[in-house]
Amino acid sequence: MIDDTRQRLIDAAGAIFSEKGYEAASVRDICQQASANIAAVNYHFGDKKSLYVAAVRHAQSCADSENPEVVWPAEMPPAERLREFIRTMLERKLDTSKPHWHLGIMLREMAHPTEACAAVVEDYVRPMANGLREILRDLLGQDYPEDQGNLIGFSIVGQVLFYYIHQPIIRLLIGNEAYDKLTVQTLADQITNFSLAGMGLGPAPGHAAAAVPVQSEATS
Amino acid sequence: MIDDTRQRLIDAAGAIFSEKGYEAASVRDICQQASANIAAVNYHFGDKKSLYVAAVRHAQSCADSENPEVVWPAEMPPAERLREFIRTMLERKLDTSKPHWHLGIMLREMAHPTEACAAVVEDYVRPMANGLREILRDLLGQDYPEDQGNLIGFSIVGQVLFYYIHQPIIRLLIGNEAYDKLTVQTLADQITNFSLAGMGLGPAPGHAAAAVPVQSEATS
DNA sequence: ATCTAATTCAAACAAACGTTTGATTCGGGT
DNA sequence: ACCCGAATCAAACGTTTGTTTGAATTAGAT
Repeated sequence: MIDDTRQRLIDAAGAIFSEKGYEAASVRDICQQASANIAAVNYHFGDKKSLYVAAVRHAQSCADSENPEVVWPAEMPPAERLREFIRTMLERKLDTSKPHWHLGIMLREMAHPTEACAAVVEDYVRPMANGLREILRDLLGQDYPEDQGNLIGFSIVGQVLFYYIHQPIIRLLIGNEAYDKLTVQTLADQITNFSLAGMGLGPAPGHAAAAVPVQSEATS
Repeated sequence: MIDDTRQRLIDAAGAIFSEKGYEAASVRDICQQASANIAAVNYHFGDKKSLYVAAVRHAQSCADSENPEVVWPAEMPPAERLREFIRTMLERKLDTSKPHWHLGIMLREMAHPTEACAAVVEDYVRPMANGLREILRDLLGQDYPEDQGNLIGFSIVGQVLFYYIHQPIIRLLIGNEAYDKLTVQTLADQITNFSLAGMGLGPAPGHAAAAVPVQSEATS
């Protein structure tokens, strides 16, 4: 019970910082939401910035649920591995429970790249790209040109990240009610079937979907 | 020359808003960088928020300096209209001559949407989406489900915007020399062929396709 | 030259910000 | 009971914010 207000401050700070950003979030609002005095943040953390880094660290330590690599069954056909790859990536990116500032930090790094960008690429993006490259090699064959394979990988990942980054625009474009009807499985199937056909491989095997166009599946 | 300070204010505001965010950017800094008086923002735009909205709108609208929508020859087949659509969008987005903060301020709007997002959608995104929808309707037929058409549009636009947004990651992933060999025409053909095949309307991009850089653009 | 409207300027406005202060309350050790 | 440090509180601190004001300046038309 001693450090109760300290923890409440971290929780409230994470919520408000992620919602309004660092500058827009005020210490008064955080303390009010934490049912703490205004001077509590200065007593427990020193200043506003120290509270922010404490909240970021806490959120990061709590968000270790994402596993860096996913292992597929060896006998799974490559088309289904691609579907799982896309579905898993969508699931992680569109997970509404994870803190919202992940997107903000990443987009800021895209606009103003720092050395952190290279670290993220080597730690996270490169392994994921290699995993996708393996799937594409099994799909397209060993002799497929590497440059073409890269472009196809970009086309696939670009489709996924579009729903992650441009969510506000999509909501405004098709309406909130239409957006909320979209499910991860729907998008994963759309992107997978579209991409498989884009590679000239037709819809995924085992599905009774029509041959050429992506027909409407069962809409939830 | 009359509205010179107004334009200087928009440019300075875009740069500072993109770098520091809306709340952290002060109108004093903006006016100082624009060599304008502090009251200029209030005189020309009313308040800080209106200046921000003007900067965001400018970031999207100055790409198409002439017309929000491009008119195609009526006899042009829909597949080639799609190719031109993709090539034009790529050309506008990857134009290296346009200011650096256009991407930054847009990505910040994606992370923390404000009323400027809705303004951009109505002024710029919605007409472009309607233009793409017309092309897709000609490609897929009148009776194609609207929801499915939206998803296909998202898949196409997502591929284009990937190269716009994630340029730092692509450079780190495939190397600068490989990235600099990419041309707008190469990417446009890749995305167009991939997407046409994804809709079941054309051959998949093959190995021997004309993937060689055709022309070198002016690089700064 | 004179008038008029548009534009720029320095100065000050009230409000909100992060931070600090000093008194007050609470709990366990002596 | 006494004391001491931890913790919380209301109030005020000085600074910076966005915004407003009214005079000064400019440019064009009469």
